[in-house]
Amino acid sequence: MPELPEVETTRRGLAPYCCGHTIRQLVVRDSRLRWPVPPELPDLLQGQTIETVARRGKYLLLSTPPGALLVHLGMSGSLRLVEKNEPATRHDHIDLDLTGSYSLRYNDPRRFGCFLWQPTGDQHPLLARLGPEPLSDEFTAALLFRASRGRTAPVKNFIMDAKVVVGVGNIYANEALFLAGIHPGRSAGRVSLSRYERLVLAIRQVLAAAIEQGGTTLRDFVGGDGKPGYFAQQLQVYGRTALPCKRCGAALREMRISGRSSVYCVACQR
DNA sequence: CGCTGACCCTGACGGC
DNA sequence: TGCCGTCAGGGTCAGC
Repeated sequence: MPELPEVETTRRGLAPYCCGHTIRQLVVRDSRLRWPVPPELPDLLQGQTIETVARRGKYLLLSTPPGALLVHLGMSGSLRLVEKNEPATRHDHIDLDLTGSYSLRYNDPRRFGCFLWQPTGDQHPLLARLGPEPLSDEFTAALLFRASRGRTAPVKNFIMDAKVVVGVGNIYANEALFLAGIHPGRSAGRVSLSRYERLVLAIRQVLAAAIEQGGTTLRDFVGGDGKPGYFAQQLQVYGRTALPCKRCGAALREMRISGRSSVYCVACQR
């Protein structure tokens, strides 16, 4: 479900209800996530006050004085605010009971997400080697160009590599490559600097627009405030295999690149 | 070091 | 109606 815009939408929805609130209790109903929820996590969080809700790539960081709760939503996870009396249903694995009338509820059918602890002053290993944020000034064409020289893997894999740049998942990789006119299967090392300039702009544009729209709703994504995202209506290629290209009318094609579906226009993307 | 594919898990959907 | 194969927005890891 969540790529960077969905995680950012969740962050914005939750932050006002979390910041300044104290954690009464962490209720773990099922600890079997991507990595097991640390048994000591409830004790570490109990009684702590959430100071900020930040995002790094697709990770959410709920910071308290002794450390931060590190949350990843995986493929199917969601975090939403619920009233205390709302009964837990299927796949509601974790509740973060806050002071006041709300709890944060984590639901994740596939359990690819994680709840981990990062002590203040330490950097969790999962965050150690991440590339720049795509909406920051550090994300430049020069960086992509330099990092891609000699790389033979498809450019689509390259921009989806979190060590290169964080937050670009399958949907937005497809969309950005279409906007930039670059074929997803082209070797990263054979993309010119000027085309990386276009790609950087395209990635920024598509992510910013998706955040603006509250994310992309596919299946049942809802942001922290329970509202759906509307970006799906603006998708140019993702999910449109065999439909006409919105730019030239040719039928969009699909290929699998490292197991992920890639949709592109053979006329507009080279 | 770079690259590919297997794997983690549940649910939805299409074909028979 | 049910069964089976395929696919899904994430990421790590082993093996070449």
